[in-house]
Amino acid sequence: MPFHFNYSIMTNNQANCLFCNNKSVCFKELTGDELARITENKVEISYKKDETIIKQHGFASNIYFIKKGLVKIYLENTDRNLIIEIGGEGKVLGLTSLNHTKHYMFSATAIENVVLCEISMDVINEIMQTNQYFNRQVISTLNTTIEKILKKLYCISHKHLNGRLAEALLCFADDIYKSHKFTLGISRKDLSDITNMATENVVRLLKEFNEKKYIKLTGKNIEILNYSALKQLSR
Amino acid sequence: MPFHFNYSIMTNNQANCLFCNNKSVCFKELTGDELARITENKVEISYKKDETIIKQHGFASNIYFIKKGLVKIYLENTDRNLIIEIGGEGKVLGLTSLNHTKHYMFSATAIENVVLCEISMDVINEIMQTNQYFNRQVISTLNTTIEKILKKLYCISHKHLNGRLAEALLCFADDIYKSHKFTLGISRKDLSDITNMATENVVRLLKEFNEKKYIKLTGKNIEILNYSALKQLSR
DNA sequence: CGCGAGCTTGACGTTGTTCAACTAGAGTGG
DNA sequence: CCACTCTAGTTGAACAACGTCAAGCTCGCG
Repeated sequence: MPFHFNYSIMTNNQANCLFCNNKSVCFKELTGDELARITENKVEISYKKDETIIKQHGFASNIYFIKKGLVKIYLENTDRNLIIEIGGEGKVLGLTSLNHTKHYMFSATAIENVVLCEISMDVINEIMQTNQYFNRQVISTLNTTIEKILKKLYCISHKHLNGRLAEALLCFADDIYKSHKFTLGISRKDLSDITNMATENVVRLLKEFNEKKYIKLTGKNIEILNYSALKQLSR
Repeated sequence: MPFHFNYSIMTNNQANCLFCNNKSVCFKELTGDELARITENKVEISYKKDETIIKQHGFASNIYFIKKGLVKIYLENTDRNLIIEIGGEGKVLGLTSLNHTKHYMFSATAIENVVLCEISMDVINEIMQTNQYFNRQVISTLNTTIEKILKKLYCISHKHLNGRLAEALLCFADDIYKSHKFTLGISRKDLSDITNMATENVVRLLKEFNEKKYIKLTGKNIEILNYSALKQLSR
């Protein structure tokens, strides 16, 4: 009975948002009714590594709330990509298309297995009509985004290669993996798209950091040995 | 009677926002009451060229609505600045600090004589409590800002010097001065802060564009002669 | 075992910055 | 009104940073 089987998956995907205990700060203050509306208009989906979640220039019909896993958010181009941010648990994607353009400004791809909630943009618009607090949270989130992008802009325009790579490594340790020892889920090419340098230079600099004992490098495993030296470089 | 004289200036500065006919899109849908509240909590100020309007990291106590003139909006740093945008009539400064941080993210300086309305952040916050439409306009404005910054990020990370300068010149012609012939209000140094290159390279490239008849250059006067060649370069 | 993708290495060329010197023009004081 | 100074603009040459190219390597996989 394939139909019944599918239906069972659907109900599972419709888990009530009211009882979800990893809500984004955006959704914290929604009323029971509003959460019910979202529950009706969302699906929970799993993406495997390398699957595309959002495609730049595509119609912005949904927003995405990441429950688990990491995604890369990037600007696409014929010759080269630029990764703006690695987003993890709690990150909401797509708010930047609210009330502005009907299209997504960037692409997003899973860099490990990801579980997320896809929420219809229509419901979000609906809730924005009535819930002030939600609006303010959206504004706050957008301004956090602006600050991050400005930091990125500053980093790429002012820092040399070693500073940019050092900053990226510290970001992985502090914000993404929250440990001085981590296994990088991305390729050297992705690292070069984050730091905006040639892949060869990523390799060379990682090697140099390793030789200088700033990090311990074993393939994709990285351990930060000299945090302050990297911090210094990133200035 | 100096006191009386000052008072007269004050009343002049308190011109009723209701009758202001160059409102930003943000303020278009405010009620009469709300405009009255703004009228009570705003001052109209004139800035001369090179005067600082907003200082990065300063307390974000006000937002600024530009009625006339051009400002440069830039990230400051000990060694070097990066101009994010040249803002003109209708531009609102300071929204990026709403509900997020108590500080301004950037500096802003007049690059010609500027007339603007300084509006207390408190009133803006107050209006955001009650007027949905205003909130949505703020969100829309913030998303426009994000799109601009992403474009800038892309430009600086992917394009060579000539492409970046060509883009800047086209931006002046199309968006800022709205004419193929204009007198640049900024220095070569400012141009280098816009395009993120050494001032010497701005000079060299302007000279090159002039020799190739892409532009006609006479000091600060620039005329775009070969629009499509510049457009091509900026890719 | 052989294939291919991602990774690594070194040599080389290009791009863009830095430095130093010079010029033009605007403002200042005698 | 003229010398003086100061700043912005300009030029060329040396240099550093970075990207490109070509080749070799490694490891997982069919």
